[in-house]
Amino acid sequence: MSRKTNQVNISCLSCQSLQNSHFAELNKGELNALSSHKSCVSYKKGQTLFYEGTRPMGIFCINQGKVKVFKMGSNGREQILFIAQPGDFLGYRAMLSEEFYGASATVIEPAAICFIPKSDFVNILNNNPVFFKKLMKAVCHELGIMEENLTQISQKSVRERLASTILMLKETYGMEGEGSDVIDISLSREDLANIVGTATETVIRLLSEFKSDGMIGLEGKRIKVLDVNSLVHEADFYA
Amino acid sequence: MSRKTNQVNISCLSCQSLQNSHFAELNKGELNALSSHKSCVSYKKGQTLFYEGTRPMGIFCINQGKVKVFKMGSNGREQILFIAQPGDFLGYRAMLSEEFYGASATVIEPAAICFIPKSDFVNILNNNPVFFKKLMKAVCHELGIMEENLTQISQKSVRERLASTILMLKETYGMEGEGSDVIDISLSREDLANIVGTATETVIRLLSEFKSDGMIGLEGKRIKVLDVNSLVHEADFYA
DNA sequence: TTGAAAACATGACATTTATCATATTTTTCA
DNA sequence: TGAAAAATATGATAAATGTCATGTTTTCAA
Repeated sequence: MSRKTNQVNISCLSCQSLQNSHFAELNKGELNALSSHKSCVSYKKGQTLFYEGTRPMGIFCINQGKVKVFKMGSNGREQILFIAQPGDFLGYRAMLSEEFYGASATVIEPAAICFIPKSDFVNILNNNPVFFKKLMKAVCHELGIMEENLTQISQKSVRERLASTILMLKETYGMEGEGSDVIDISLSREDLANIVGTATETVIRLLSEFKSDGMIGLEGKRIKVLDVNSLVHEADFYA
Repeated sequence: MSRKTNQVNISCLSCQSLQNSHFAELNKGELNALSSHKSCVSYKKGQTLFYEGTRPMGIFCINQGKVKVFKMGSNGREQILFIAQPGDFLGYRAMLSEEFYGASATVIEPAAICFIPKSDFVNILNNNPVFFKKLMKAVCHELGIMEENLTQISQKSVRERLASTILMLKETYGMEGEGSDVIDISLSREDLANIVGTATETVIRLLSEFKSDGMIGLEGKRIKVLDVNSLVHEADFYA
C-alpha cells in the first residue's frame, strides 16, 4: 500500500524543461515514443546517477534540479567539469564514444531525472538526422568550451579563475529581474573549489577578500555579485 | 616557367595516410569526389593553417608532417591542445559547431596538408551516415580526452604532468622497433612547456632532473626514454 | 663561414597556493 | 531539541613554481 517509491510520472510532451532541451527538436510522435520508454525518478541531494568507470546504459535527462559532473583525481579531490540543469542531457558522451563513463554525476540540488535506455536514444538518432546534427553541433560546442576551460586553468591564477567562475555562475544561475545579482545555486565552498580547481581553504580566503573589496556579498552559502566590473577586471588580469 | 608553387598533387585514393584517417571509411567514389575538390599544399615549419577567431571555410587533412593546435592566453603563452599527425583532421570542430576557430594551428614539422571546402565535407556527412557516426564517435572520444587533460592540469603537479607528457609522447611518436625509446618529434622546450602548461624554464629544469635521475636521456632536442617505470611512478604520485 | 638571433640552461628570488592545525558556525538527524 | 557531524573560517608554514637576470649553445641565413 504505502510502497515507498521515488518514481515520478512526467510526460515529455508536457515537460516544463523541454524547451531547454535538445529534445525540443523532436516531433510529437517521437516525444510520445520517448515518454513510453523512459523512466523518471526523483533524487535527493548527494545521490549519484552514475560512476566513473562504469558502462553507460542510456542517457539521463534532467527535469528538475542540478547535477555536478566530476572526475575524481588521485589526490581524492574532485574536478567538476560541468553542472547540469533542467533540460540538459547527461551521459551521452561516453555512450556515443562507446566508452566507460569518464566522470561521475551526483545530485547537488533535489532533482527529478528521466532515464532513456540506450536503444531508444540510438533509435532516435538513427531516424532523425536533424536531431543527430543538432547533437553533433552541441558536442562540438562543448568540446570548444572544454578547450577554453583547459586553457584558463592552465594559464590563469586561482584568483582570476575564481572571479571568472563567479561571473559565469551569475550568468548561468543568476535569478531573473529583482535579485538577479544573487547566484541561485546551492554550492558548497568545496564544490566551488572543485570547479575552480583549487583547495577549499583558498576559495574561502579569496571569497573573504572579494567581500572586503566590496565585489561580492556573502549571505551564508549564497554569493551576491555587487560589482561586476571589478570582478571582470580581476578575472582578466591580476598583477 | 619557374613559377614557385607549393601546390602538391596527392590523390586521396593513393594517400599513404588514408588508413590513419576517418576518410578510410569512405568508398572509392567518395574518395574520388573528395580528391577532385580538395587542394593540397606543402608548408614549412612555422607556417600557420588558421588563426583563432577566424571563420572556418573547410577542413584540413594532414598528409605529412605535424601541426600544433593551440590557444593563445592573455599572458601571451600558448596552450597546446593537440598535436596533429598524418591522417588527422583539423578545424572540423569549429566548423560543425558553426563558430569561429577557438584555436590556431601552426606547422611544427614540414608538412603536406589538404584542404577540403566546407560544402564538400558537409556533403559527405549528409550522404554517408556511417561516416557521420564515426565522426560523432571521434568527437565524443576527443571530448573525453579533453576532460581528462583538464583534470590532470588541475590536479597534478608540473613534475607529474611532465613525466606523464613524456610517456604520452613516447607512445604517440616513439619510433618503431630499434630506438623505440627515442621520441621522434621536433618539439622545442617552449612547445613542451606549452603542452604541460608551465614555464619554459621549469620544463628545462625538470628535464635536467629527470636526466640526472637516469629516467631520460637528452640528445639535443631529442628526448630518449630510459626508465619507463620510474617515469610512470613520477607521473602518478610525487611527494 | 660567420654573425645574429633564437633556443637552451642555470641561478636568485618572489609569490602563489597547498597543507596542516585549530576554532567557530551551521546543518543534520535521531 | 540536542548532540554529532559537516561546513566554514582563519592562521602559520612550507613547497612548488613563476619571473627576472644572465650566460652558453645551437640554429639559421646572409
